[in-house]
Parts: sequence; C-alpha cells; structure tokens
Amino acid sequence: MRKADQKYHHGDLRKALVEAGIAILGEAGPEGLTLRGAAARAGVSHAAPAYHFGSLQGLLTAIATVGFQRFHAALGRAIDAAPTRPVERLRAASRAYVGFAVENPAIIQLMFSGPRLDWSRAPLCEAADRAYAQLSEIVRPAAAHLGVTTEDRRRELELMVWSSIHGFAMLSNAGVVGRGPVAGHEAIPDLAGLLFAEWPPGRVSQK
Amino acid sequence: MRKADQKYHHGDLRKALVEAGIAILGEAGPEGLTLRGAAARAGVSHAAPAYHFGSLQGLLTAIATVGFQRFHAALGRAIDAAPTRPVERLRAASRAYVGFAVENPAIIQLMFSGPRLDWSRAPLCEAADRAYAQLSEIVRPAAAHLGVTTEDRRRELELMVWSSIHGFAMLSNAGVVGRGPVAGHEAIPDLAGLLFAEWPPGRVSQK
DNA sequence: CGGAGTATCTAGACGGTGTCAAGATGGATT
DNA sequence: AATCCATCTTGACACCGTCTAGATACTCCG
Repeated sequence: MRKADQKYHHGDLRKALVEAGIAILGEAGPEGLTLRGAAARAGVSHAAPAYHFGSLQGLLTAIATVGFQRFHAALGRAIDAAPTRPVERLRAASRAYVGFAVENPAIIQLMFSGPRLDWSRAPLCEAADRAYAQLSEIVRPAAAHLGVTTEDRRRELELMVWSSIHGFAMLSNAGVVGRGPVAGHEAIPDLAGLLFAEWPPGRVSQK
Repeated sequence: MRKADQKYHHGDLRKALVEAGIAILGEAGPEGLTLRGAAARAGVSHAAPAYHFGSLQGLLTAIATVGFQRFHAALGRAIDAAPTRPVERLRAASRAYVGFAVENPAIIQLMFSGPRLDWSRAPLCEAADRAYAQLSEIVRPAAAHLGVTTEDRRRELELMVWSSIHGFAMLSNAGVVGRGPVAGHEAIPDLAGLLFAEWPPGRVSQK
C-alpha cells in the first residue's frame, strides 16, 4: 500500500509533470499548456499524464495546488522580513501578493479560475485555505489597530482588503493597469497605506 | 464599398456568430466556446467564422467588445436610476459591476483576460475605454467630496476603487467568496460605504 | 438586362488535442 | 522464483483551429 507520489519507472513522474506544466505555463501561457506537451517535456508518452491526473482538469488542479503553496510561501517570506507594525506587514503582504501575480500571471489566473479546477480534491482546498488564513492573520491586527471590534465587521474589512489587492493584481495582469491613464503596478504599496495608514487620502503626506 | 456587417447570404452572420458565441459562453463556459460550435449554432459551415474573425482570438475579441458595451450599458442604467449623492451613485455602480460579473462570469473573465484578446482592434479599445471612463466619472465627485485635490491622488483613489470592486467580483466568480468563512457577494454594497461614507469601519452605524 | 466582379460561404484536408481501451513493463511482495 | 499490481506505452477516435480551393449569390456597371 504505497502512495501515488513515490518512485516507479520514471522516478517521480507526477511531480515531473507538474513541474513541466508550470514551466510551460510560464513560457507559453495558459493556452499553451497541454497534456501531451507536458508529457513530451517530461519525456514520457502522450497518455502517461492521464494515469496520474485523470484529465486535464486534474493536472490543472495539481498545478494550482502547488501554486497556492508557493504563493503561501512567498507571502510568508515577505511578512517575516517586514517590520512588526501591522500596517507595514500588510503592506509587505500586498506587495508580495501583487509581485507573485505579476511574476506568475498564468498560475495566479489558474488558481482563481473557479470551475476550471476540481475543488473536491482536498490538497487544493487545504493549500488555498492556508493562503487565505495567512492573509486573514495579517489583516486582523491592522483591523484591531483601527478599532474594529465586531467579527462581522472584521470579516467585511478582510474581504475588502483581499478584494482590493486581488483586483489590483488581476487588473495589472489584464494589461488594464498601465494602459491609458492609470499608473503601473508600482502603485501597490500605496494601496495599503490608502486603506489603513493615510486616510482620508485628501490630507495625506507626500507619499 | 460597404461595411462587413451588412446583409449577404446569411443575413448578418457576423452578429449571429457573436450572439451564438455569447450563448455558448453562458451555457458551457469559456472552455465550451469553439469556432465550430458557434458556426454550427448559427447554421453555417465550420470554416465560416474564419472569414469574419480570422481566428478564434478574433471571435473572442468581438465577443469581449460586445461584453464591454453591455457592461457599460448596465452600469449606465444603474447609475441613472440611483440618487444623485456621489456615494449612492458609486454604490449603485458597484452593485451593477458585481451583478454583471456574477451574471456573466465567462464574459467578464474574457473581457479581463489580457493577452487572449487582440487589443490592436479599435472597437475593443473604444468599448473598454468608455466603460472605464464611466467608472472614472463616478469616482470623481466622490473623491472631491472626500477632499482629494491632486490629480495623482485622484487617479490612485480611482484605481483603488476599481481594484476593490473588480477584485470582489473576481473572487466571487472564483467561488472563493462564499466558500469558507467569507460572506456571499451580497456584501458588495457595504464596500462602497466602507470606502467613502462610513470610515473608519469601527465607528460605523448599524448598516 | 446581362455579364463581370467581388463579398460571402462551403468542402476538404492537415496536424494537434483530450480521452479511452488494451497491452507491455518491471519493481515489490510472498 | 513466481506472482501481483502500479506504472507506462501504443493505438484509436472524435473534435479542434486553420489553411486552401472552389462554389454561390449579391451588386454594380455598361
């Protein structure tokens, strides 16, 4: 009775296919990712991925799971390296969030593409929940610092923060931030400030 | 010298194909949309769409253009029906934004899918710019009401508002709002209030 | 009114895709 | 050493986007 991710003929084909898929996503974007392409890149036959993932959705789900894990790790590093002030930690997390999204546009798109993934697979849910819990823990002290007491209100604020950061990242990747009159994605640090430290924006100090 | 969208053999095949594509998007999602499927639904041969759109990207671009037009119209209706108070108008626009996204998840995903569309086509750019200008005009008086004076600051606030609304809509469609501890997308009206009217959220009146 | 020109659409083919069924392979277990 | 079963290969099928050539029918002009 052994788990599926142990060595057999190939070594660890499952992991190799996920890595190949991530590499293809980075090079060719979501449209370029293909079961056969990942198989070829891993040096196996075209039908090999079906055994490990069942379908293309299965491979996408596995890739998204790894994506959430790396996302969680990237945010964790940024938070640990930040000063202890709640706003500074939120600022660092926001920067890391957008940074991850901009550096891995195809993966983040996949992670938040909803029905394209199989959310009945536990590893995906766990990885996503862990990432969200991390964000939640960052918002909590900032909310407390702001005087938010009720739980409903705190969750609402949490969702607001998440929405703005996520939306900014998505708009950046959609090319809509940078096109036309809006600034580039370097503006992200000010978002956290706008939300928590320097409000209302009218009487804000010079950046 | 006639335009391409006049009647010939079919009537107006170009429009019929766009409509068929939108219908397929609504029924089967982005993965279900196919050039051949749209052609079959419109009752023409499998290669007919290539003449009008060149490629699948061309059809997607045409659909996204219509999407931006309908999006603009939906926001316009909501804004016109709202009270004149800046915050109320912003609230109405936010609700309409998220409502459109939730009702047309595949289309809004397509509209903001970046490189998947051909942004060198003028109609798409014009439709998108018009929609953004509309949002910008809604934020302007609210920003003025808040005491924002400098142009840079106003654009930053504008981007912030757009990001939070858009992010909320995207998270709703990703299924991440509603899963786990976060509330459903009915929370959207409070976002505008959170941003402009009832700040800081700690000392807010009972909804 | 009738032929020419051209916009529109069809028919067929090609390589590539996901998925399924059946068989080959070889490490692990007894 | 014999067996078992996880792993992977081979081959096939339907469907996809796209290209080419040709058929169709609207429009214009003489």
